[in-house]
Amino acid sequence: MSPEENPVPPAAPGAKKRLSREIVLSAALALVDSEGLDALTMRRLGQQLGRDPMGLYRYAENRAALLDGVSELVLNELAIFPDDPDWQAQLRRIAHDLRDLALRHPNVVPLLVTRPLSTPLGLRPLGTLRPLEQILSLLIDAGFAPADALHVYRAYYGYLYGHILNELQEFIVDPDENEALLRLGLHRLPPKDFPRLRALAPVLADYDGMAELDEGITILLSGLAARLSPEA
Amino acid sequence: MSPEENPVPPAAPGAKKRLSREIVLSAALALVDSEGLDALTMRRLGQQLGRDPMGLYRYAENRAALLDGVSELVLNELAIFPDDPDWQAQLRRIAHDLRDLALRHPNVVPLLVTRPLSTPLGLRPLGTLRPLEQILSLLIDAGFAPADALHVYRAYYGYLYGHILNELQEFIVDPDENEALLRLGLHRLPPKDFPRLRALAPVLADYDGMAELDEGITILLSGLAARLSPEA
DNA sequence: TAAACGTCTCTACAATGTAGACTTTAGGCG
DNA sequence: CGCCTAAAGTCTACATTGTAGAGACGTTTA
Repeated sequence: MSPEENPVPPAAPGAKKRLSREIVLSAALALVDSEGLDALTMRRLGQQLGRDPMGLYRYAENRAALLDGVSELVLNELAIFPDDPDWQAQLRRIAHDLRDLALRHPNVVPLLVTRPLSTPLGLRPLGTLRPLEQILSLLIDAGFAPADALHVYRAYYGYLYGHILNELQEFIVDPDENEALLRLGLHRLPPKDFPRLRALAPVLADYDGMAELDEGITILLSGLAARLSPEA
Repeated sequence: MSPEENPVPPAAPGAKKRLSREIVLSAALALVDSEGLDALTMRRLGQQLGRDPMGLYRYAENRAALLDGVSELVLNELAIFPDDPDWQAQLRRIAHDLRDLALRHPNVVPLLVTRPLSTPLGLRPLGTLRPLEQILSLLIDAGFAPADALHVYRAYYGYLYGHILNELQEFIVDPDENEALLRLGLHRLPPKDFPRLRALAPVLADYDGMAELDEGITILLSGLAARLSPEA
């Protein structure tokens, strides 16, 4: 999360191979992962690749498209098996995988969450829509009516994204200093106005995101199953 | 959502009153609401207020702080009554209120969701933390153990934010053209790869966000209540 | 070899955030 | 009333950004 760690080595200056969309996007992702979203400028990325910044426009129309490409790249790391007969297990696994993904690429999460807000559903990068399609498939194959599948998907994905945001928001850089840092921050809060929050400092400090996610998913899935049960 | 509607009138040129943080932030919010996040530049905001852009730095350290201020301003529109004895009803009402807020200020949602990711919990603008504190208070007063209250809060707020993101992502500008636009977008998708999604076009077109939210909340709250019941 | 095309580079420009010095205004004290 | 100080507002200047447009280069085809 700290935006200036592990600067990426500026280029393999000898190996000036032909560029490709893959290469450009991978470099962009590496840059974002290691130095944060703001570090992803055209010039900087060009420099990483040992190329003139202008060349990048051959592989992404503009900076926004580049960001979309990075989102897509990350989402492609997510494997979904739409043929699993146990839909609940599958959704639970996906949830954990997506959480891992988010923890692995925390700087990309704002993109995942924000970019779709400026692009109507039908015009998003295809890679971005694949999880939706596949989960629908999973649910429909499991016996849900298509419209119900959509409802399940929405509740599920909504909660999932929400959880990830929550968890990243409470994420603190150095896990050893967790509690200290946290207390430090909380100490700033006026005790009169924030007694509950301050009292919870220790609990906040050892947040088990995985367990929390799992519980929420359990509640949601069983609730959803009870309400809109697949006919299977 | 369309970023260039309703341009704000450039200033009341006669009435050059003394500025204040409130005034600046309100103008910023108005700008964001009417023309989108990108329109909020220092120069533009200065122009709206009939002042030199540099003057704004008296009221916000830098652009990021300005964005935080806008978030805070919006969240202040949310009323929470931590003394309501019926915690479930209260949480349900808050959920609907927050959803309304998001629909009223869609361009601010990315801020609400994104800014906290770059600020450790203890250092956020106080207005931003108030909902957390108050909901904790509500739950603890209702009989939850503090640690359980935190869990409930996390599941609840997680789902709530997730839902809002979902809903805004499916939001289409002109409600009359909803279906047409949507189909248009979806038509672009290769039928082989996205059969489910394409088939669901009509269902996607009449999304009832309020009902969907309410259902999800019901499931979550009753699930949570069953698992971690207040001793009351 | 010549032509044609896709790839990459160079130069240039308008827009942005913001530092630092200056000017103006408002209010308190003689 | 007249000054003085601090706050509020303004001006100028600069580094950094995205990206347009013209050209150079290299590789493949005729």
